[in-house]
Amino acid sequence: MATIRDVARAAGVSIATVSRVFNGSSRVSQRAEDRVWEAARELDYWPHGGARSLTTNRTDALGVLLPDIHGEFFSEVIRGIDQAARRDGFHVLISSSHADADGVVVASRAMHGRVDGMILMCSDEASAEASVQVSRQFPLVLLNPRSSPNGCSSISIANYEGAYGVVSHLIRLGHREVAILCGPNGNGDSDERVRGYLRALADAGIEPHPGLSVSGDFTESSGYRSASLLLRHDPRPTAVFAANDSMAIGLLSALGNAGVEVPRDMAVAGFDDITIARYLRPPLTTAHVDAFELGERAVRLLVTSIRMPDSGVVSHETLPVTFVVRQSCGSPLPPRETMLGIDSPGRGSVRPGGAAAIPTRRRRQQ
Amino acid sequence: MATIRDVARAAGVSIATVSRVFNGSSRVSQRAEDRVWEAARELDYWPHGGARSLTTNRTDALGVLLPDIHGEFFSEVIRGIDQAARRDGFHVLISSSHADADGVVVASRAMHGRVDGMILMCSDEASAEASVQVSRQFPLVLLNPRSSPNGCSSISIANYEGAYGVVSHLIRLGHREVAILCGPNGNGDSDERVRGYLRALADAGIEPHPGLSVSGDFTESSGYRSASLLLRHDPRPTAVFAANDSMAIGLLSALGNAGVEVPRDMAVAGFDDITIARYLRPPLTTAHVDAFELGERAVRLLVTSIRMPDSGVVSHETLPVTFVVRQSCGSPLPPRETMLGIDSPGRGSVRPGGAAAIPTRRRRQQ
DNA sequence: TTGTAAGCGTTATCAA
DNA sequence: TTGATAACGCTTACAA
Repeated sequence: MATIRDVARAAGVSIATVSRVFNGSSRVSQRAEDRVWEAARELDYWPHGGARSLTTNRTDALGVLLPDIHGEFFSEVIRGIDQAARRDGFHVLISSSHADADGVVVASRAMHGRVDGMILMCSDEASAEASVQVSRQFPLVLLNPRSSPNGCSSISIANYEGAYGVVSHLIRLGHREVAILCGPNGNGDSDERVRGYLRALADAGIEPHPGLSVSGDFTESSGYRSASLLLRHDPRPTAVFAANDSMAIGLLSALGNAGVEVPRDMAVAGFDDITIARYLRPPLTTAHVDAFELGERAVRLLVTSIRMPDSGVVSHETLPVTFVVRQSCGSPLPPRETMLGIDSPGRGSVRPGGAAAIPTRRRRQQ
Repeated sequence: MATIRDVARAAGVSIATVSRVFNGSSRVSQRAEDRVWEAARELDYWPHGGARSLTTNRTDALGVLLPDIHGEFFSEVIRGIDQAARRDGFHVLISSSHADADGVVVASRAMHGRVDGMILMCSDEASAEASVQVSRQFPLVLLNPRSSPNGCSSISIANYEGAYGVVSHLIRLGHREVAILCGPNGNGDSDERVRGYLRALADAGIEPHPGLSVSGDFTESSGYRSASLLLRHDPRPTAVFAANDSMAIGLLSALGNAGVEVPRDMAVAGFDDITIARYLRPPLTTAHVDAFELGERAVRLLVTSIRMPDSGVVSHETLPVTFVVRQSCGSPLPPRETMLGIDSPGRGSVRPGGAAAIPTRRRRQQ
């Protein structure tokens, strides 16, 4: 590939002029500019990003470190990150499947000099400390961190509030024996959703039954397997809150095979509102999480702290969750595709935990 | 952040020695090495990737350009790429949502000097020419290209063979009015699947009925919407081959709402075998595509052509597809989770263009 | 075994 | 408006 020197020679100007043309940094005579473009076109020249970043001290790239997650949520977060980054003129350097804190630190080191900042999604406790390390290297935004951290911005899902909303709904429908299908042990999202579940029970004066808390791992198959446990339990739960939609899907499948009809024999609710949730039979009542927006907002936070360094502003945002009533809980509502457009708050008025109030939004229906 | 000079000073050695220690490139006295590590640790030093790549002329990064695709397939391909890349010591620079050829060229230019090679997934015709451009910049691997290209390696899904297998199965079950739910217009995957469908019909002496070809766009909602068209058609199709699982899901949902029972009233088959396919009710018969492996193999091809440049070897691989019989087509088999383990070849021995021979499987009922 | 110094392809400073 | 030239942080001959 041609370098700036080749172009300068071909155009009969100095490399400084070529650089100016490509950066629009200062005035260049029309004649020189034309010749530079011409030469560049002919030589198929394009500035070498790596070399450029050495002098500018910017890489125009964002690093993204994700844990080993699958599926739609993952893909939507990345899409959100990618599109927002591109809009702001940044590349995205991605690295997933980081299980432990060590892996995170190693990966972040490897990105030194390649990115201007980093988005880190650490689902478990261990990585939290790693983030302290990382944040000394460059601006850092935590995605859905387990605990609110040290000197960096973060954005979290309103897990607690969402779960509280879903479970309260089940209770309002008359259910007392409400089971929960938990996510992986130690997973922050799962823990918060469990907390919301417990609080909703407590607020309704219902004693949580330990046997009604079944452990899963956010996969369909764990949801599938949980069915036998739930059905064997005495008293048999009349409703199940799955900590994510994937598990709810597995559960629905198993219940179907066992001849248990949903919602007649058992109500089922999920969390996330992945695309297919509305196409299940019955369509799944769940808490909608906008993964794309999660990624977008993380980028926005990061770009802000990159653009104004040592402004010292760290913000902790919460991505609200919207409650979506479909038919898997026996709600009286008719099925409708448009449901998702209706932003019924999954919390807000819902107590306690002091969630962000969702502005200008009425909810509807109970 | 500390630079190599800081470390050299602190350790009382030259920068060359520090470099040697970090690269293990040539012998360094134990004493010097210890002092370098010590100093590096103290200063929290790590080599600047960008600067390093300027001299080594390697970036240790792979670029990935994807079209605007969603969902699980997307995420699995990326996971496969990411993991394989990391295993080979490469970073992954990703950029998605590239609709047109221009976008591809621009994005690839922006990656100049940041990556050692690129994986390009171009679903439509337009991008094919762009790949010619790109391949002059650095080694290029095409992911699932529409047409076999010029000087670069590629890996494709056995779309034609998979579709042939699925549709042949439907025909063997006794169906004559087999509809197809197509993907987006001009999409290579879709076109190949349609071709397999048509060929299977032709081989069975069935005249394809234009009204039984419904256009969709690979989304659940397009599958959902297609139902009314299909049900209205006279004669009503007894089987539908959806060109991907997402559309099949939408279709199943709509059929359920319309009171059409699957497979009794209508057989439905999909393509891709996304995770939830087996958890649908009824579980979906489909062609399994290993998206993760697709990504992995693309990386392997790319790394090969990076490591041995001008070896001139370009290989065109095909990722086989395996046919998975579940219950949505009225197969006699009992449901089983293990189904996927049975690797029935998606092509190879199978005729012509090779439909999957389904070993040890009787059919029953149409 | 070590250090000096010449790049790598840019941008930025400073004179001209 | 231009062109030399000194960085940027590193690797790698080449010499010592």
